[in-house]
Amino acid sequence: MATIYEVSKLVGVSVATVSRVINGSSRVSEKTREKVLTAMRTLNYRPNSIAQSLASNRSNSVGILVPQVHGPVFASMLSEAEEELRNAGKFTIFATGLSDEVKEQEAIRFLVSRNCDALIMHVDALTDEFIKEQMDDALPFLIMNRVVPGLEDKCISLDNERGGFEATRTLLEMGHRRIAYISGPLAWVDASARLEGHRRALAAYGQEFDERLLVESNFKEVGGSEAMSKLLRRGRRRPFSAVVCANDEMAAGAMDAIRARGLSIPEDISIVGFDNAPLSRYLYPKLTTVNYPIAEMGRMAARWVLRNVYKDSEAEIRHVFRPTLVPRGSAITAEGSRDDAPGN
Amino acid sequence: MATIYEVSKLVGVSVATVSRVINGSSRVSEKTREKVLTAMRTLNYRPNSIAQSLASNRSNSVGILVPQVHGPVFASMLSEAEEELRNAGKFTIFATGLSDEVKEQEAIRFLVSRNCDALIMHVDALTDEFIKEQMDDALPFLIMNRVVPGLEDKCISLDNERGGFEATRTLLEMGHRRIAYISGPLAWVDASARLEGHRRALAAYGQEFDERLLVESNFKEVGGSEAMSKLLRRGRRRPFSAVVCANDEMAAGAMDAIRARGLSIPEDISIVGFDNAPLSRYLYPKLTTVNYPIAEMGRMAARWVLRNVYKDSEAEIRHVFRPTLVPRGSAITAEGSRDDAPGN
DNA sequence: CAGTAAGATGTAACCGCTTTCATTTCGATG
DNA sequence: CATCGAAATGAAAGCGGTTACATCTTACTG
Repeated sequence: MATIYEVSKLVGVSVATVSRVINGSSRVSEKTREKVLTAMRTLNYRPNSIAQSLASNRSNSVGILVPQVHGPVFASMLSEAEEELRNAGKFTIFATGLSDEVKEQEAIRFLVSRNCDALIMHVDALTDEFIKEQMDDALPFLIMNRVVPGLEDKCISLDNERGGFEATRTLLEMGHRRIAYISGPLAWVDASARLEGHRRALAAYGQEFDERLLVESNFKEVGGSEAMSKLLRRGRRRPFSAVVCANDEMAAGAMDAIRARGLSIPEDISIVGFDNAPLSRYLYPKLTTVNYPIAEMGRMAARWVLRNVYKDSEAEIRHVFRPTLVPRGSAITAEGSRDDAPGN
Repeated sequence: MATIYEVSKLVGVSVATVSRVINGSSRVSEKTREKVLTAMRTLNYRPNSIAQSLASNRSNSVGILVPQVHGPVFASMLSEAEEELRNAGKFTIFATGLSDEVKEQEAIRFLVSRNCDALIMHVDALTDEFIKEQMDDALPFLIMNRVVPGLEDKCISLDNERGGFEATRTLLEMGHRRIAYISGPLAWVDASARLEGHRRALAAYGQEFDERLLVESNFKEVGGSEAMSKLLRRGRRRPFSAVVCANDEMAAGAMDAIRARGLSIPEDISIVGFDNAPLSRYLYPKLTTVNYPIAEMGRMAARWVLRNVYKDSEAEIRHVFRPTLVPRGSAITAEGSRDDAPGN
């Protein structure tokens, strides 16, 4: 690979001048610029970005830490962010943290040791304290899908409470009154916020929240299935005509359980999910769910970095995103449903 | 961040010695090694990997190029490879090529400019010629899911022909005789190899291949749906009792189309997919499909790099992976099905 | 046309580490 | 105790850029 020296020699200027045309950092006469560009082309020269990084103390790379890559949520976030960054000439280095505290810390250290200019982190296991204390000095960072008190301007998140509200409100507007809720682990902020929204919606429509219609589960398919079985077993007469699941995976499991019981969706039970994951379109019937604009959020994260770290963008940064309902086939009006039909 | 100089000063040795203990590259007396390690700890020193890269002409990072991140296939590949590499202390930089020739070339240049030590590429749009001519000298690289003639030892792929064979064989063993086939774009090697396997299976069971039972589609859900509609329209009496789809997404679409016609799965039509994508488990009924061991393949790619580039592994490299059938609910024996019932 | 400031270019130090080669240390040997 | 070779260590030259500062050109100005 050609170096900057060879270019400078070929043109007959100093390396500094070549460097200047590479970076546009300072004025170079049009004539020499042209000559340099030509030389670069004929030598097929490409700056060694490692050397650039070392000299400029800028790696031009941003680290992204996600719990895992599979899972539609992370994949979209990752790819959108990467594209935005690459368009700006930045590299994306990624690592997975597996929702494990030690691994997340390790991954951070790993990315830091690569001199990332910034970190975009989706961390589940790290405590607020760790983030506030350990991270603050190291390098610019952004937290995804989470609000760390005191660090709001470094967080990009979804208004989960509103999402929960919307999900339940939709069912209420459809005439449903007894609405079950399958929650994620309530220790997680997003899960509890979604439930909070659910409760607010019930209250807004004058419905009392019924503890017996709530099951706390684990955001997983099997968990959703078990939760639904539990709900269906709680009494001969099914005391609800609709259910909200705090994510689509659990909704998928719940649908299995409902069918296993001989009931149909949506005639016997309407169901609303959360996330609008790809799988929601493959379920049968297609799942009515709450859209999680994760792609946009990934893009926004990239813009935040571009703007705040590289001063490369004027983009307005939005920190809290708004979930919206995606109506599909799994929820219908209460009139159209066979409410209170005996369970299997 | 502390530098190697501060460490060397603190211990009272030269930077060369510190470097030696960092890399274990040459002998250092046990006593000094201990002292150096202690000093590194007290200064919380971490080698600047950028500087290491520049000096050693090794970036310790490998580039991975995938068409896109979403899509279960790429996500799994990516994350498995990343994990394997990270465990070996290597960084993973990724970029997406979007199955576009220009973008793929750009992405390669992008990764090369970052001095990746190796490239793992899943490229759709690049021609064999480009790969053979342009890439060969640049840096070590590995091609995923594709066999470039003459470069077999740099390719990791699935035995698609065998997969197609297995899918069809399964249905044949179940007693099906008239088996439709919805293919991917036959210009793509994997699509045509799968079809080839299908034909071989038919031949092996003494069945004639019927051109009218083949539709070429595009690997997408909507395409699968359209293809199935077309097949169902080809005559009053449905001339097939089962269908093989060259990937799961098309199978999902096909299932929709079958149901739209008022037929049921698997009673009226058995269906087998290909890939074992996550969605296949969410379909109803759950899809019988051919497993694509993509995670393993990603891991293997990482091992190839570790072994061939970093001389860091003794792992045996497998270049061609074997697909296996995953029986689920969407295919049943022909006896149990209502073969040749009139279409809707 | 001398004077001057802005513009263009060059010089060289430096970024933090690796690595070659030279030098020193050390234990074993005769 | 001098000798010798192996082991341990150090000195210094890069790796390929960036950038502060110095210097040289210009184009104006009066």
